[in-house]
Amino acid sequence: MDNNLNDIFSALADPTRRAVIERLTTGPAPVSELHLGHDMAMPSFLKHLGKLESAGLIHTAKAGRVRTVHLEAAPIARAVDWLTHHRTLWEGRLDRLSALAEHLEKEPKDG
Amino acid sequence: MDNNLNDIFSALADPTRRAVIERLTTGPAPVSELHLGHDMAMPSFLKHLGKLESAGLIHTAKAGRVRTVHLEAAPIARAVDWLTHHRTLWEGRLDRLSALAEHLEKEPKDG
DNA sequence: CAGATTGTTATCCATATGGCTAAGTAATCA
DNA sequence: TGATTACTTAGCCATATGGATAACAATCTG
Repeated sequence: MDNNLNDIFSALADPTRRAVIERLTTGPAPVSELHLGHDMAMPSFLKHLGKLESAGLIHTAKAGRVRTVHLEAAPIARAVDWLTHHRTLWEGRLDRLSALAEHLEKEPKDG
Repeated sequence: MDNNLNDIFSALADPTRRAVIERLTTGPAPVSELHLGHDMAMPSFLKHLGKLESAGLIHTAKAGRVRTVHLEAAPIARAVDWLTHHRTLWEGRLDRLSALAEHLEKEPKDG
């Protein structure tokens, strides 16, 4: 379960893969089209797609000789959830800290 | 700039490091306390802290022989920003798709 | 059918990652 | 001062990662 967060975050930890995701937000695309603009050989590029797929961030379907790649919405939500949950926690802390700071500033410093 | 997203996401792609972050949302802690409960040698654990620190997710300060570790709020916001931005984009797409699906369902199927 | 497209599989390689032990330094305590 | 505590540094090791080439397979297209 939680293990999946590993795959999701590590899938996102690469600019090639983030670029693929960005491209896919404009709609599904065949592998060869996604490959354009990425300066690497096709098999290398396919490994990236493989990671995105096994992290559940995309799914693919082959028709004829063309494989079309689609974005998957659900898993990113898990990453967002983790981040926002913890961000909330520690920004809460920071808020309390700055409240404390303000409080201290309002104290008569030493005059 | 954007390069930092690599470091942030890959720092988050490990359960030990996420656990450290979770712990730190309850407040700063010395290295040795953070180390408790992680079944690995101190030098291994320090590598994790090193990654968190070079990703900017934590900062540390040494007083005497104790190094205290603090959470850093800003960088996580960058990760959240990337995710929510793209989530919005593709959930938007999914919305349009389901709207289309609904629309098609309302059409007389084949007549 | 011949040839071009579009992947796919199999290997290989260099570097990064995540773990270890051993040994060293720098405070603090008895 | 000697021992203990709390890291720190320096290697070493196995596996994962991100890249490559070469060769194969399965569609289309003419």
